[in-house]
Amino acid sequence: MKIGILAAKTGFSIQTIRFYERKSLLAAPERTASNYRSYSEDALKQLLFIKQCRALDMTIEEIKLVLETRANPENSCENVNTTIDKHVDDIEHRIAELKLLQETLISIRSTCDHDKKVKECGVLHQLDSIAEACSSNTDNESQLIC
Amino acid sequence: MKIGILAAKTGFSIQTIRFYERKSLLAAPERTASNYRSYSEDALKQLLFIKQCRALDMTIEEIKLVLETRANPENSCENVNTTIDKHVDDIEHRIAELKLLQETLISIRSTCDHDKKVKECGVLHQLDSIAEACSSNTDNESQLIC
DNA sequence: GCTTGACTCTATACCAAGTATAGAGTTTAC
DNA sequence: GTAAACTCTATACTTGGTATAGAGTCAAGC
Ligand SMILES: [Zn+2]
Ligand SMILES: [Zn+2]
Ligand SMILES: [Zn+2]
Ligand SMILES: [Zn+2]
Repeated sequence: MKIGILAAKTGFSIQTIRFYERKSLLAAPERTASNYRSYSEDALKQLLFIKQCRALDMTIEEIKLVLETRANPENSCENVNTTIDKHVDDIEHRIAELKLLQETLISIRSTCDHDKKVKECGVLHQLDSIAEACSSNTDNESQLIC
Repeated sequence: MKIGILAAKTGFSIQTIRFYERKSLLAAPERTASNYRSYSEDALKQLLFIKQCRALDMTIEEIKLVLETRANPENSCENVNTTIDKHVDDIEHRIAELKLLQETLISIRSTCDHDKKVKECGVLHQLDSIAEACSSNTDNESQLIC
């Protein structure tokens, strides 16, 4: 199977498939006499597996770990579970962060209605004054929104 | 004020401040006779404003838009509001995505307990079979988890 | 046999939002 | 006068790809 077919079957772009090869996520395939990549059915299956993992927002390193473990059917799947657990944690963490941001943003946004001038804009005043308050805290290097 | 002081006062690294200058987020400051950057109080205030925006996860382009509007006190703040609204939307969108992923992940994770072999691992089977089911859908190029 | 179009190859540069060097010059303290 | 601390520019690296350029290959039609 040439790379274009594989791309069509997986939905990855040709460049992405070559990129995964460079990143050692996909083994370098056989080559034809004219140096074209020639893929097996296994490569297709592996790419679909990778696609599924990417759809779950796993990083390439996370996927690599899982693939390494998966390679031998006799391995313990402990590493897989650990990776997934950590990833669930990653996402939970990010959701919590974003929710906090969202609250702050909406609260700031509520201080301005419509078509005011910059000097009267509540949003801009908020952004300024939070920053100022934080800076006078002398406890800088913190993340602000203090 | 030299760049090191500004970095200490804002919590940005020196490289980040120079990076913002390259990105036109911060105007190029005066230089001393020995070519050192020399910053005004205004630059400090602007950087704190930027820090606040970054803490809200706004992109550099979003911040640039806001700064441009903010530059003239007589401008209408409409653009600011539009930018914030769009950004609130950005975050809402991302939260929704992550929540969905989280559900799927937890459901997949629940199919394996502890220390099984790879060939019996529910998690790996799930990842495989979802991919397979999707691939036989011939409706590829979709995001899987179908 | 030859051209045209579709395909593939490598290498390189680009995106966000920084971080991390190297190698040179400058200022400050003792 | 020397050493430490600071700053300068330029360049490379990160993640997960995307987008070229320029060259080679393959199949179809005439
Ligand atoms: Zn993760
Ligand atoms: Zn406003
Ligand atoms: Zn945004
Ligand atoms: Zn398992």
